Amino acid sequence: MAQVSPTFSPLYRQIKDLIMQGLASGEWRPGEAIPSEAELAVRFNVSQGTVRKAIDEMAAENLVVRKQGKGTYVASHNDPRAFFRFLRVVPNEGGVSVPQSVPLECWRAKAGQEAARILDIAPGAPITIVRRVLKFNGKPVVLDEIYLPGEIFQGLSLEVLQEYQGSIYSLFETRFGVRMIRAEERIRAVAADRATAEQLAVAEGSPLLSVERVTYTYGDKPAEWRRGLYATAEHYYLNELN
Amino acid sequence: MAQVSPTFSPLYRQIKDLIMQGLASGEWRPGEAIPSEAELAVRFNVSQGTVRKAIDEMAAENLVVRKQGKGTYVASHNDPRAFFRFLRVVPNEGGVSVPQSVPLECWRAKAGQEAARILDIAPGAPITIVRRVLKFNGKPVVLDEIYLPGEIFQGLSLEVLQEYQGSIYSLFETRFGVRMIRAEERIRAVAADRATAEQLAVAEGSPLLSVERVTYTYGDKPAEWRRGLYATAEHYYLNELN
DNA sequence: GAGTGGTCTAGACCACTGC
DNA sequence: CAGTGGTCTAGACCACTCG
Repeated sequence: MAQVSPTFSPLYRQIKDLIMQGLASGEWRPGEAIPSEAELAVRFNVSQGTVRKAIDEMAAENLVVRKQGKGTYVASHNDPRAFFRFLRVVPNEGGVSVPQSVPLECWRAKAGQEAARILDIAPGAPITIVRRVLKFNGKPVVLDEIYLPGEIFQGLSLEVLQEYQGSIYSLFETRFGVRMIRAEERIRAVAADRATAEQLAVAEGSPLLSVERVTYTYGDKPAEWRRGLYATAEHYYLNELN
Repeated sequence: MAQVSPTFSPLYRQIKDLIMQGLASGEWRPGEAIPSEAELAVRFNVSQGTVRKAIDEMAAENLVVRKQGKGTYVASHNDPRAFFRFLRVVPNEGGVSVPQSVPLECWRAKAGQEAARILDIAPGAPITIVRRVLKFNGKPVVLDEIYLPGEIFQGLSLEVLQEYQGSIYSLFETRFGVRMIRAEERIRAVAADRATAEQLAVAEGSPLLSVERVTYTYGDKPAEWRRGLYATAEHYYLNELN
């Protein structure tokens, strides 16, 4: 019997890939509805059940949001419910509070070996670096340093960051067409250096969380590298394990 | 039009609950196969597709593992693949290595206010406390203090812990019939006190991760509360965000 | 070959949304 | 009411495992 192709994948997964292409190419943009299941079934010449299974997977991966009676929408970081998708900071007491992002600096540089490797760009390629503070109820809790591939984030500046209302990923999505879909965080404990201690209003040498994040967009392409330093006296990092 | 019952749930979810009861009651034990989809369909008098959807959800929640051509098995912490389900520590360099658990102490006490609240037992109820170190390649990396409801973990002792080959959750499952299915971790950065510094072979005052974990068994019943202190010089805590 | 999970289809009906 | 996603069914066939 002939061996099936090693790259075989079931029909619903091929359909999924086709829909993903539509997302990646911008055919359907964040916040917009994709065509109905019935319509996609006709377009791809498969049964609605197969389209449904494809979309099921995408919904499970937060690529898409279903709304009964309305349609299926491309997930967006503009959606307030997406705000805490990648932000796991919670105050010790008092419920969820939405932090305020305060941009400090934004400048351009050339990628070093490490940044180039992580962002999958050439060493020496332009990158944009952002420093900002996250404040909860006016108190600084997180100090972020964010490395971005300069080519993609051309027009990014301190002014743009200051003007924009909403999360950084919302900005990236709206202004630069880059939608973040997945991230990996590497967490360590470190001692605050003097400059950081000042920004976070803690004593020099205080223990801080160091949260290194690599964020990926469509096609598993890394599009952001950031390091956050978290003051965890009145907040903590919440992780749910399933 | 009459409003549907507020507790309405679709058929496949009711089937899921029935299967969950079977798991919780021990009708099918960890590592064993549950009946085939066809058999369950007959038993519950629904179509195989409905059973399938119920099991789909359970597989997504890691309650159950499907094996094509063989059957569907109750997930078990004995399975080596489950070892890192709740353990997110990774060495900076060199691939995955399986740590060794070194039990230090095990004693009984009465639950204080906090332990009682978290474990959902009466204040003053018996609890069992375990202290142990996790070593990677012989080096201590994690110091754990584990609080357990004493009633459930009657025969737990330092000897039992020392003898047992395998993870602690594997022990809980095998010897005490308690299967952990979900956990929440609250992570902070703290400074090492003298005793901890000694155990982890770091300097006093070194920054450590404090990882507080509440672990739940069937019915969302808390069955473990632990605090781990992680030395993160040569290891880090890895979290994947989706 | 028998038994299992995995895929795919076609069709019926339900629940929700918005006009 | 039309259009959408959500549920449920019945049946066919495929892929994998094991005796």
